Amino acid sequence: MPGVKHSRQRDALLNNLRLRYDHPTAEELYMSLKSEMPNISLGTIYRNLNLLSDDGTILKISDGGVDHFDAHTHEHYHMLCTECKHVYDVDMPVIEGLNEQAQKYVNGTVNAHFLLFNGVCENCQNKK
Amino acid sequence: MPGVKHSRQRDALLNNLRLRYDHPTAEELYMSLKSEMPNISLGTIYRNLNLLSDDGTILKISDGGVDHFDAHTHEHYHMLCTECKHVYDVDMPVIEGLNEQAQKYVNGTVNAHFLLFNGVCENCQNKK
DNA sequence: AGTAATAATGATAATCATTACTATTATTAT
DNA sequence: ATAATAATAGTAATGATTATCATTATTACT
Repeated sequence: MPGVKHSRQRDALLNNLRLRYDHPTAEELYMSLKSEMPNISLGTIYRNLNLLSDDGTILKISDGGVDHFDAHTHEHYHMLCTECKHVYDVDMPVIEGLNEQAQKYVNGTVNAHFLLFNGVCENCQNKK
Repeated sequence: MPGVKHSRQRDALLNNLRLRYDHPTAEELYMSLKSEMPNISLGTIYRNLNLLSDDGTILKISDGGVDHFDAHTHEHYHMLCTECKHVYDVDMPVIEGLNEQAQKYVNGTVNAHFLLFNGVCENCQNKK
């Protein structure tokens, strides 16, 4: 790829993200990577998260608060706990043909869809 | 309602939002309201948008960029144009029983879902 | 109606996630 | 090796949103 160079930092970021299932924020990834790379910069995290999510290597989850990231890019859905703001996977079957269905109701082109459930997670329920 | 008082500003905000279908941002509502209420403050807009969306009177649409608002609270979906960042209604039938379906795959309680399509709107397509 | 209680406002400062800038360092091509 | 240039660390800037606080508006009570 012309104009793109390897970097240890980007490799470490992607590796770290691929090993986890907790949809971390940029800040959380920064904390985690600092143990193996004490000099890594938060700007580097953001720059690479944007690179990787722009080319589809990872997923950016936006729910109105802080962005979360996911390296598991098979199509799947998420739930945001409105109490603790954690993001969970919802491993239900994907809805087939949904983009095509929406296409009928839209002037323009539908390319993707994002389905986010809101709720309260088990942990937060037990706290009451 | 104890602890809540009427305000001309909140009425004007809700009125304004109910008359439009363009999913304005806080800033856009501010601009629009300033013509009838030149002294209204941006903080007042935000404070009331939060009040109204917290109690379900209006809808907050978060797509990772600036928040958009919608006073038409019947359940429906949206499309974000990834070029111009405008939000459009997608008036397709709502997916019945989706929360209940997701519930089976989640520890905790599912309360709602938000479905956001991404695409390119007619306007932006014609610009190429 | 008049007054007390208090919620809401306008103006402005503060916060916080994210992006931009810049001199230096690391990676790749020649 | 060396030159070219992409990426980094560190830090400053941005921009949306929230907090603060003295003043004003709304409601409750006599």
